[in-house]
Amino acid sequence: MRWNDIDSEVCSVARTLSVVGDRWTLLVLRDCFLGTRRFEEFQKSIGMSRHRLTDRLNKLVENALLEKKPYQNNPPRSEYVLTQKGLDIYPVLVTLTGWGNKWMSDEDGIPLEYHHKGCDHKTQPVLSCDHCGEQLEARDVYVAPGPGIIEKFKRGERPVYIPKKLMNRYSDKMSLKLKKTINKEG
Amino acid sequence: MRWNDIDSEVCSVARTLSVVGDRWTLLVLRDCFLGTRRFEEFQKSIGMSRHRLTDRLNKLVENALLEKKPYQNNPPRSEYVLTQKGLDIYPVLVTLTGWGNKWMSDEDGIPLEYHHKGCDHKTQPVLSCDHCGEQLEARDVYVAPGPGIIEKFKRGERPVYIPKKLMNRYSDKMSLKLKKTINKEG
DNA sequence: TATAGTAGGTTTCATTTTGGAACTTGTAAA
DNA sequence: TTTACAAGTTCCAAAATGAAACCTACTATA
Repeated sequence: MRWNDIDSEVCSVARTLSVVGDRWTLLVLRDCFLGTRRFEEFQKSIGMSRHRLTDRLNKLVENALLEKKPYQNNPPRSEYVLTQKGLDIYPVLVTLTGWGNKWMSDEDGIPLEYHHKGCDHKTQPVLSCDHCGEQLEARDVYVAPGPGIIEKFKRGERPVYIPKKLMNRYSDKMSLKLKKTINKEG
Repeated sequence: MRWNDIDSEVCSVARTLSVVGDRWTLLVLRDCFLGTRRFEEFQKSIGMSRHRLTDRLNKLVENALLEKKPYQNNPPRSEYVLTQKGLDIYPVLVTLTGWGNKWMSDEDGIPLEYHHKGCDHKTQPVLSCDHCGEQLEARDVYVAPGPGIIEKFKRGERPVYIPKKLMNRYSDKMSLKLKKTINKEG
C-alpha cells in the first residue's frame, strides 16, 4: 500500500497521520504553537530544507491546519497562522512531549516545562475521561466499533481488518449476527 | 538537516518523533494496542510492505517500545509485545484518534469508540492538568525553558533556536543575565 | 509420497521522497 | 553600487519506499 492511500483507511489514527504523519510536519506545528509564523523562522528553527518546508507549509494550508495571511504586499510576504483545526492538534504535541520528557530526556532534565495558567502550577498534562474526569491509562479504556465501522459492515463493505480480540468486545449496538459474520471472516 | 539527526535535538517532540515519527510506526503501535502481536497480523492489518514492516518492528524493539518474545522454537517464531515504554505511547494514539474523529470522520461517524472501564461510560479522553485536574486547551497553558535547556545555556551551548516570544516568558529559574544573552543572540 | 499452506522473514529493483546548494525576485538599507 | 532580507524555486544526487518474488522450516492434506 502507498502512504498516499492511508487517508481512505477507516481509522482515525491513519486519517490523522495522512495529514501530520510525515517527517517534519509535526515539528512545523510545534513551532506554530511556540509562536513561529514566518518561513525563515521555521527554517532556522527546524533546520529542514527550504524545499521541504515549502511543501509542508502548503500541505498544512491545503488541509486547513494553517492559514496563509499576507502581512505586506511589495514584495508579497505572508505569515502562517493556526486555524481551529490546527489548534486542535495541540493535545497530540502535548502527549508527544510528555513521552519524550519521560523517555528521551538527557541528564540535564526536560527541555520545556508546561505551566497551567488556571491554577498557576507547573503541569504535566494527562489524559482524563471527559465524563467522570478520572485520569486514564491504556488499561482503563477499551474500544468498540463505532458507527463508522458498523454502518459500513451493514452495507456489506469490509472496511478494515479487525483483530479478533477487538471483536470480542464489540459494541452493543452491533447485532449478534453481525458479530458472527465478522468473526467468521476475520 | 537529516531526519536521522533529529534525535539529538533538545526538544521532546523532536526526540519522540525520532522514534515514532516516520511512516507506519504509529500504525504498528496502534495495532499493538488493539492486540496484534504477530508479523503476519500486522502486515494484513496495515497493508504495508513486509520489507518496511520488518524494519519498523526491529526499530521498535531496538528502541525498547516492543519486546520480541519467542512463542515456538521450530521453526523459530516470535511475538511483539508492548513494553512499559511502548504502553506509554498510548496518550499519543488517543489524541491522534481524537483529532481524526473530530476532523476526518466520514458521514457514517467515528470508527471506534472509547469506553472508560472505571465509570462505564463512552469517553473521549481529554487533556487535563495533573495538578488541579481541570481540562486543558492550548490557550490555558504556556511553556517555559526547563533545566534541559537552561543548563545547556549556562554551559555556553546554544542548543536551540528559541522564538523570542517564548523567551519573554522565560522560567524564573533563568537569570536575567541569561535571558538577556538569549534575547541578544536570538 | 507429493503438494500446498503457514509464518516470518530476505532479496532485488524500480519508483518516490528527501536534502543540499545554488539561483530568483522585489525591495530596502548602507 | 553593493549588500541584505524574505520567501520561495530549480536542479540533482542520495536515501527511503513498495511490490513482487524468493527462502526456510515446519505441518496438514490428498
